[in-house]
Amino acid sequence: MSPVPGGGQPTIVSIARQAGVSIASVSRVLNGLGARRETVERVERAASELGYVPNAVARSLKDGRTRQLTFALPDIGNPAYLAMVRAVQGVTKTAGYRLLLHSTDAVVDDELAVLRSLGDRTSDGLIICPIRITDDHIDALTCAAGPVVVMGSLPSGVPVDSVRADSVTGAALAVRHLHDTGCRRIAFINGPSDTVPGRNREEGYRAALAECGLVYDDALVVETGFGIEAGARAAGELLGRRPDAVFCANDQLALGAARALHARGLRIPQDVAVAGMDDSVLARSVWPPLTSVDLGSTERGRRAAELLVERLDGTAPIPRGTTATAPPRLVVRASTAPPTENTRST
Amino acid sequence: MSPVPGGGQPTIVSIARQAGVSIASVSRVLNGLGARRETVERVERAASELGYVPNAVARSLKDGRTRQLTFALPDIGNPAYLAMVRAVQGVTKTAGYRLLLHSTDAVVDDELAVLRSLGDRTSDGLIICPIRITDDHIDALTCAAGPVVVMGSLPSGVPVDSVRADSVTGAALAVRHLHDTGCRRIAFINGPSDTVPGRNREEGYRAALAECGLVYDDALVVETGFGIEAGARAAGELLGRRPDAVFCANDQLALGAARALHARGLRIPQDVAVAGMDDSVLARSVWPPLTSVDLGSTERGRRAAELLVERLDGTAPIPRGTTATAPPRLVVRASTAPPTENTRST
DNA sequence: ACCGCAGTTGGAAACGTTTACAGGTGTTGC
DNA sequence: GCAACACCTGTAAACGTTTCCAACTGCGGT
Repeated sequence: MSPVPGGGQPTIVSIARQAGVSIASVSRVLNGLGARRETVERVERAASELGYVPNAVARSLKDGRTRQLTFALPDIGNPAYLAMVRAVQGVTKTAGYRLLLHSTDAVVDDELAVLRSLGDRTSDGLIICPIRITDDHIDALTCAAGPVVVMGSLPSGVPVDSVRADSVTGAALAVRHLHDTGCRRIAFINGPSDTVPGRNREEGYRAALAECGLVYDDALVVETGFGIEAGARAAGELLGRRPDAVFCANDQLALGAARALHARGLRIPQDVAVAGMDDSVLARSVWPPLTSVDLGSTERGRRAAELLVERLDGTAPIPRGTTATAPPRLVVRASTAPPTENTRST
Repeated sequence: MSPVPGGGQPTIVSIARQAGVSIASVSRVLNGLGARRETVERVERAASELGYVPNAVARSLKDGRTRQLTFALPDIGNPAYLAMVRAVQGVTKTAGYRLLLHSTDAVVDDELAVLRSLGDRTSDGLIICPIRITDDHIDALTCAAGPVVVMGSLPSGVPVDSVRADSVTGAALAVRHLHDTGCRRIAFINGPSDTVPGRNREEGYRAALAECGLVYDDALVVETGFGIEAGARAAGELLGRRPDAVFCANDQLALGAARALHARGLRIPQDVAVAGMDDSVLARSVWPPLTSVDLGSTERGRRAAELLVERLDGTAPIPRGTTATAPPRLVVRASTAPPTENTRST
């Protein structure tokens, strides 16, 4: 911890000088390779006297790896990603990688830039959550300069690893549950249907309706944004249609819907049941706690990070284009299904 | 985008060969320094043919900066930090820095390790949110190998920049507000009082009580953890004391408390008012929306990042040990202050 | 006395950049 | 027609490591 004479940080050169050995010996000692007893002592003493810390940049340049991983996602500020970020960070940390976070703000060009920036060797690998997948994405992915794991669904044939949620099944789970608890007029508040999640959730909604013998009714479906305010507005519109349940494409929409219901004095779930998706921290926090579909954020984050790390540490070769799917899980809470009554009528 | 002959990534050497010029010329062209018309064209053509991306590691080694900043915080998964992370990320992104996120898990040794790791030159600067500040922290901070901004209060005299919240004043704001709306038995659910936030919030609570002419009553105060469950449990204990308001040291505690109240059929705020702190995304999401004290997370994140960037880009020299304080702001929502009754001032 | 060998060591090259410096060209002014 | 000069270019060093290779030491075996 003593101030360094030469001005800058101590390097192996300073140590070599102080210990009276060559830089090669310093490097060897510091890396635990063979050396004479005395050499080891001299070097270690010099290193600790000078407060030496190895320069990670130089090391990276030499051996071509930074031990950094990039996680690119649309918006760090969105609670829906919290669990995922935490899971990714947990894995990278224990695997000895640092985590670079990159907010793409859901801008396609920014996503592509991240993909290309793999070439600058700043990080050894990338996990990316594209909000939608264009042909440009596919191009950029296939010729990426390093390993990439995509969070989301890729057309088959693209030789890139991916981890996906099954939101079709997930949405269906929720709708079926609502039906099981007696709901028959199940409204649907969806996000933009030109996004992958939007499309899938709609598909699951339709499928479950059909399976339950309910008819799809345009008047009960609203497509809007993905935020709380959008949910509140949409619920307001829908209430004229007298739904007995509102299924929302994510928790934020569901919270907005719940607020609109509260504001009109409707009870949840007695008057209108509410269910969301993502099972974010929000679902557990509110009153009544929100029934939601856990799309496996934590598991997907973990799997994606593990996949990347395995590929990098490359012990067992993984086939390019490995895909993992996290099964959805319905988490029933008080916003649906009053435990006693269960055949309701409108 | 063509495959590279030599196997690896293209470098300025590949370009130089392909363009028939020296690597110096390549470097100059790529950095926009002077060169003959034809040279520029040849180099640029070669670069784009080969799909050249400059190696950031090599560049960092050369000029001693990585254009990376580290943000170390106790827990990425905590919604209270969301706004801050977003703000930091926003600033770093526009300033052209990448953001390294490091979760310390509130472990002191981990925090110290981060501080020391500044010496490895992995990032140019550090923003750190220590959960508490030990003498070891002070030592590590004063001899840190690069610029650091601390989120939180530092003993004066430590020559390190910091950005602090004024949670003493913030807590007082909330308590005074509760008093203004007619509450007289104001309970307090606090986090661990051996943390800086815990201590400060207690101080603010006491000060405001005194100012309002209320006496501090041990029986109305619970010290517990910082999570939702802790809040619910604490509120359960407190209800026997018949408070007419519960002031919580953060939003999570407040949500827990609100849940406990709901579960016992008590109305918010008619029977018991509830207020929290942090004004996290949670406060806006729940029903009833939660009165909370915005401690300026966004502003602190922004200020901290700006401070760091300014120091690094070093145009205007900033005195070491600069301190910024973000003023707290009371955000009144429906969980307090039934709109009819009032003698309010805030 | 010599060879081979294991154990250590130092010199030097390499990773991919940037940049100081010197050398080369062509142009201008006399 | 020649000096001075601007301009452009290439060589080489540097950043801080790791690692290949050759050299040196001391040793035991022949």
